[in-house]
Amino acid sequence: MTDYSVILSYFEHINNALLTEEEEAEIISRFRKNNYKKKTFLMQAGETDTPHYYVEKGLLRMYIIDQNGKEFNILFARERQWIGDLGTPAETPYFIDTVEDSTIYSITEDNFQTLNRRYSRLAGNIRKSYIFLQKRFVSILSKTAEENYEELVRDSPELIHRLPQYHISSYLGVTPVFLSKILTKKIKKD
Amino acid sequence: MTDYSVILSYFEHINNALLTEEEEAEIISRFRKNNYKKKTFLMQAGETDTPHYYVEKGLLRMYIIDQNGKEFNILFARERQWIGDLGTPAETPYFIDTVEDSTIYSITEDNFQTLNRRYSRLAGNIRKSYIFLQKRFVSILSKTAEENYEELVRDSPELIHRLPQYHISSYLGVTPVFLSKILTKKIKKD
DNA sequence: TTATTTCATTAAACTAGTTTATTTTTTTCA
DNA sequence: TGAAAAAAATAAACTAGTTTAATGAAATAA
Repeated sequence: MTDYSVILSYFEHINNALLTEEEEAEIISRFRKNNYKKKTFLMQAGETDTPHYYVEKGLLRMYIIDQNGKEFNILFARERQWIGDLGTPAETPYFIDTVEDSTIYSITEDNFQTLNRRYSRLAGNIRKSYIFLQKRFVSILSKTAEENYEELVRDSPELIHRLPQYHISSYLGVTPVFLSKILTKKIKKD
Repeated sequence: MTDYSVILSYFEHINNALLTEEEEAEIISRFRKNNYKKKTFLMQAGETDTPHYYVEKGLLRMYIIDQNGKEFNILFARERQWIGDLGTPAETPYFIDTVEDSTIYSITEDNFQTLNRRYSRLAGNIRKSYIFLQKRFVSILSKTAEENYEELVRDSPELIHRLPQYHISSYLGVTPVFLSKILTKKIKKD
């Protein structure tokens, strides 16, 4: 039998109280849980009615592919984080795939809205996402790639170790070649 | 007596129904309405517990000032649009001021949350803001300044006429000098 | 274990965008 | 209206970041 304890403890957390058995059953019924191998697609540009994802274990990335075929990483999600296209159910321009072997809960927009009515603090995570993205946007706009790399090391050191370098460069908005330059320069400094 | 019809009609819109007299009275009691001259500060970095703003008339901009004293425009708000730091009540890193003479409704975070419980579609605007910011982020990351300028002309032609050129360049993440180059190049093309 | 593929480094030529300074045009306001 | 201030244009030297290509190092799989 599938173990839903991780998602249930998330809802207990936002509910600020223990859940009844019925509440637990309802939550479980609205989520699906799956295991994915590394580099598996969960979502692809062009799909409609895409779900929201919550990570129990592993690491996901959301990205676009531009006119020239170049990938840009928008967002990563690790343990206990949400990811998905908030534009759902409209056609999505984003891809999501696994960077590591992962255990993922998914929930449709309809089910998400239903739970949102009962657990209103669920919407707080959208506001938090907005604040996070705005910070990131300001950084990319106003700082050099080197400063942005240092900020990432400071704020999310574990990501640095779990991601290949070319995913980090794409997240910072520069080429792998340029990130490599930054890194060798930093090593020489020390 | 102050005319609150614009904010009331916004709530009627998200409520999908006419408002009772009591509902109208409650909404009015939670907002303040003010007129501001061009180039007036509404909000400054360092302030806490900053309000949300809704524009009846005029044009606002939200921006940061970086370590080097350079301004970066994050967002504009024109008629019938919201603007504010969603990180409130925490200390804000942003400035908001008027670009034109403006008529503005403001509401505290507490009052916003209260109305949010009764008018749950109010939160939908945060989600919309997120989607808008994400699109903008992707554009800045993956496109050239020239492409971003053309996108702005296409999506918000009226902004081009209401904003001085140096505010547009700051919104696109480039210097006024470079935007000027882009524009003269475009004129020569035609 | 070795062969193959994927990833990171280095180098060199290039380009998008910056900086600083000067001039011209437009706006403001007394 | 005319003087002063603010905004836009132009030019030239510069720099952050790209592109392409070649080489070396790790990871993966057979």
